[in-house]
Amino acid sequence: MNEKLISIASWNINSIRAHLPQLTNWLQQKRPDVVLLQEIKCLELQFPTQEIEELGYNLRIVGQKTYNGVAVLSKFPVQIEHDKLPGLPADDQARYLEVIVEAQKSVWRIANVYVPNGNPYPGDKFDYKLRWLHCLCTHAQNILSYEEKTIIGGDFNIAPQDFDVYDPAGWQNDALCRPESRQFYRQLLHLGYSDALRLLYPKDQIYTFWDYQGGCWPRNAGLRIDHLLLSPQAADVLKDVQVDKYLRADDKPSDHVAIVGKFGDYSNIPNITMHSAAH
DNA sequence: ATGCCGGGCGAAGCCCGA
Repeated sequence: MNEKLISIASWNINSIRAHLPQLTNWLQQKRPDVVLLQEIKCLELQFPTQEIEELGYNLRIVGQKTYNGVAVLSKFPVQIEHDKLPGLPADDQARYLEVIVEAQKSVWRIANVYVPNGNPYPGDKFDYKLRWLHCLCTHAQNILSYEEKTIIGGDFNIAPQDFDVYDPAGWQNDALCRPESRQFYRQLLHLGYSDALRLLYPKDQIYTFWDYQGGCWPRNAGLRIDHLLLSPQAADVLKDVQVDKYLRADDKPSDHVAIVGKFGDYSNIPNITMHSAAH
């Protein structure tokens, strides 16, 4: 049978105005149903709304001048649940946007996160990152109890394991690799979220970010810091994950590439035989 | 220890990112 899949992607675009051609080309080629963007680096009124809407997307934007900023593009009806991270009401940085997407057959809760970078370690920025992650874990636990198809996706600014880093020794005191940061990532997994990429590719070295500096891209000096975390109900219908590495070779690329998850309507487990005394 | 590269801002050079 040919099941229609829903595709849900995340991409740190590193300024939507600077990288709009790369984004629109990709949208036209891949036609993802839902896209989580981070680092749009603009106010809502500066967002290229018309160009995106013309491609068939509904838009929800949490903007900020110059820095940060997140947006959700959706081919399906979408409504905002939270435009700030619950627990951090005074946060003046645009880093969180949680929406409900009503797809044809299923409803999805999708949280778009741009976790603070946290460098340098130690320092105030690192402390802010840990506070932010603490609140994210608390909220992630709350929404898990809804037992919905939920995705927490975005730029986590955490490389979960040394294997996700081209030079672990050189990065061991970076905020992206510090044990304190990684502990919060594991906490999300322990709550019951699954790392979508690792569900399907448990042993492959796959990066999502290559710094512009130092020839990182040509020598494949990358990190895996962009993730899709899935509630059990979402993980159960995960069909495919792709990291669009080719994007990093474009002219004028973002320094991140997109990660795309594809989901079906039915569990991946074709048959569950229950032990029963009834026969 | 710092810069590398690249974007924003704004019109030079600094702040920020990862």
